[in-house]
Amino acid sequence: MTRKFEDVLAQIERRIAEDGLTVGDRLPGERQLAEQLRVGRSSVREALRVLETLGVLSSQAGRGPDAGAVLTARPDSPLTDLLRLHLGLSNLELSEVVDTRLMIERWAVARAAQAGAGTGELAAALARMDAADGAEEFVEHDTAFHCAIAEASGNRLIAAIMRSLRDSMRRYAVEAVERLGDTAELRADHRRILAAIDDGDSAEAAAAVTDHLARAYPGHV
Amino acid sequence: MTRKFEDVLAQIERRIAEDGLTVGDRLPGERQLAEQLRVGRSSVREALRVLETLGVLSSQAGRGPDAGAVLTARPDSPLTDLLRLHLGLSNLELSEVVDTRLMIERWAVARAAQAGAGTGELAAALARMDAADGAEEFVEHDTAFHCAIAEASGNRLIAAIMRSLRDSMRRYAVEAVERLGDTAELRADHRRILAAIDDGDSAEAAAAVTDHLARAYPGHV
DNA sequence: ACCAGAGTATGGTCTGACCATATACCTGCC
DNA sequence: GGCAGGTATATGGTCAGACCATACTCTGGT
Repeated sequence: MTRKFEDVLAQIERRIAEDGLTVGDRLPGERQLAEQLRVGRSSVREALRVLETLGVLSSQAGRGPDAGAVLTARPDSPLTDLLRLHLGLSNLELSEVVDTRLMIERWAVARAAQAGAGTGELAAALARMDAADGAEEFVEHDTAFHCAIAEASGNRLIAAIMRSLRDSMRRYAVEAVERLGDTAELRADHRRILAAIDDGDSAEAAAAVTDHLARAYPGHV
Repeated sequence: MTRKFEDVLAQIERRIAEDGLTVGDRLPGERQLAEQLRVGRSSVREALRVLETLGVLSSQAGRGPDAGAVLTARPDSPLTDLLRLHLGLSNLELSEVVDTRLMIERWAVARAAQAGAGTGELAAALARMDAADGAEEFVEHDTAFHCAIAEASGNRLIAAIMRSLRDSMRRYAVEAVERLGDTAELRADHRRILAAIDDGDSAEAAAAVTDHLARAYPGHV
């Protein structure tokens, strides 16, 4: 027995595909959808909640062009929620997350080196790390640095996964920095990575990232 | 203004963490949860729907030990849904998905070669591909082959991402095989990959995978 | 022309009811 | 005593209707 809201979900998805709806377009109101699909409003709401959870729409109350269910593109929050929950339930080990991060980062930094782009943002994040006061603040800019590398690869899927990985590891990253005590070596690593990207030397960039993560998460790699 | 169901969501998550709940454990019934948290049943239901969407629980009607909301570990379906929807909305390009797949597969095959495990399953999938009749059937076993490599890497997160990537690309994979016409070269590629894993030669394995995907998706890599 | 207040469409929430399903329990027969 | 079948019950699934909060839109007065 398929539940009604799954049916509604499928119909909405079909509609998106057939009508070629895209980001920014609006869905009919909940009451209207319920009437069209011959279901109760609660079933429609559960379907919309699923779509919202998956980051494809966002609901706004009120009236006017911005109100209602609007299609969006937020793949980050579902990925982050997914990782956080499955880590919490011990369906995943932290080492698997760290491993995945290493894989992505090596790949992304090599791509970034080939493209030779976005080094301005990287340098800015680096400067903020130098000025950071405390582990939390350091990790914040460290995250920005590493995510900027993923963005620079030009692959939005990889960048989204990277952001979510970092988000879900945030707590452990802060602990790792506190355990190290001094961030000088980490900052030196970052400079080495940035230099390699600037030189377009993808092999050196990948090696630099590998060394960096081995230092930050000893035993995991 | 945070919505009630988000509040409920946070409380349930907190409860999971504090009580150390894990896969197989049950949550209280919807009515009971609603009463405990002082909200309507619909708010509870929306929260549970979100958790179900994220692959963390599954609901069963009826009575007895298996009924109610049971914690589970299904990270695949949310990832698949996520990719499918965002591809459908053109938030992602197919080339980004293919790229990501190449990254994962190169990494996983190198790991598998180092571990030298799971080759039995790979050989079985290979045999089924030889016997396959039609592109659809071929792709099915091809997917099994490539996913088995990811499983063999020992990283569940990577394996889950791989399965979802393949699922969401399924349609395009069938098209690609039909376009090629003959699967002999693809099957030879697979044998080369398997041989490299058996030899524990991770560099050759990664090269074999790269060549293979370049053949299957020309222009994308 | 502008501003304030009423009107209204929208999502958010609650209540109570009923249905479907699957187990637990009880009853009666052997 | 044990087993078969029916009944009670707990659980999720669905609906209808009501009400609230919000934010735009329109109207009317100045």
